[in-house]
Amino acid sequence: MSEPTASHRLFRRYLQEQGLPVTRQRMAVADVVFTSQEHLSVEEIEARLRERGERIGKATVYRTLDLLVRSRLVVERDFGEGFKRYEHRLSREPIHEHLICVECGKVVEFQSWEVQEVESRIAALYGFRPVRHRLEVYGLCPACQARGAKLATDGVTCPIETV
Amino acid sequence: MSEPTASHRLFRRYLQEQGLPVTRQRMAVADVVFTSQEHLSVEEIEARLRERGERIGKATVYRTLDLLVRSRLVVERDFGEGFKRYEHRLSREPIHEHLICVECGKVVEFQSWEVQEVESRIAALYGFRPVRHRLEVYGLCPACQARGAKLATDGVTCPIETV
DNA sequence: GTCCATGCAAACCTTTTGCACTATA
DNA sequence: TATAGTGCAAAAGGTTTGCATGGAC
Repeated sequence: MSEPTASHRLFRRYLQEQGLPVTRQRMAVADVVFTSQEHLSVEEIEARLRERGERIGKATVYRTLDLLVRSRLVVERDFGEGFKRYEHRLSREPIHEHLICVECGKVVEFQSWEVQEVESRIAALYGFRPVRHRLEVYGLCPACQARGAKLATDGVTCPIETV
Repeated sequence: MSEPTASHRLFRRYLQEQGLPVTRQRMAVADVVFTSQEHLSVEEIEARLRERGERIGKATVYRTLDLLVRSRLVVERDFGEGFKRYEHRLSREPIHEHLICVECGKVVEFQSWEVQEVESRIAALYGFRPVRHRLEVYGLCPACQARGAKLATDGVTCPIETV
């Protein structure tokens, strides 16, 4: 385990506030998430724990991630891959969107002031009280374009025709 | 099966163009999706097939939905519920976003010109070639607000402190 | 008659749960 | 020492696949 980060200490405090035990496993999982700048899957988290010589059951990883999400120190992401990814929230912009390469899966974060406006406008229009949003732009990253990656186009010949 | 819609005919044509058999099951699944204005889950599609007296295996439903998505007549949606939803594309705005109630699951569609601009701006900035995007705003719908629905708040006392 | 689709069940994958055992506070 | 966490394996939930049978063309 590396030297404690601010997030590390905050998570310990969260556990204490909630009257929950601070265990080696919990702090190890938290540390993996906090020391990564990526959007980690559970599989990736387990791999990093193994690299560190930590032998932690899958169930404990899931249970700890649940605590991290509850503490709001970590955000759960779903890019439609069939599994979730986890991203820590501290020392990065609190609200950001994702640009995702459909070919290689590379993820770039960006900020958009416009989206905040859309959220407010639409929420007011329909009487919703907005809680959060997600904006994802999918496309081909520069590297995949350079590699000549192509996108499957296989639809009906003219989907907009009136028939 | 109701009277053939334009989408119905387009799907038949798609199958023929691809040299695939036009079967009763495929057309029944397509019809359920095309005659609904909702975002249907596989479970809901199966229920509607049962109501119509169609007895179609789950695997066939999935395989047909795959064809419908490939044909681009139907779009697959993932609202993070743990399963997919399917929405037909014709006779509605081609590009729209979703406003989703976190309490009751109600979905409202809306359009945003701003998002198109964000997509272009960000794609150009990072050299991506944009393919598609998704914007979802989550919140409490008017009905759930009126019912006094509350949102869980359980995070660390001050996640932004420097420690 | 040739392919391909269908239906059923088993397999798959991610995530959750039950339970005996262990560790925290 | 009491309470809660851990690990393992089984279960759960959605989706996919293998294979013998049946239907489309």
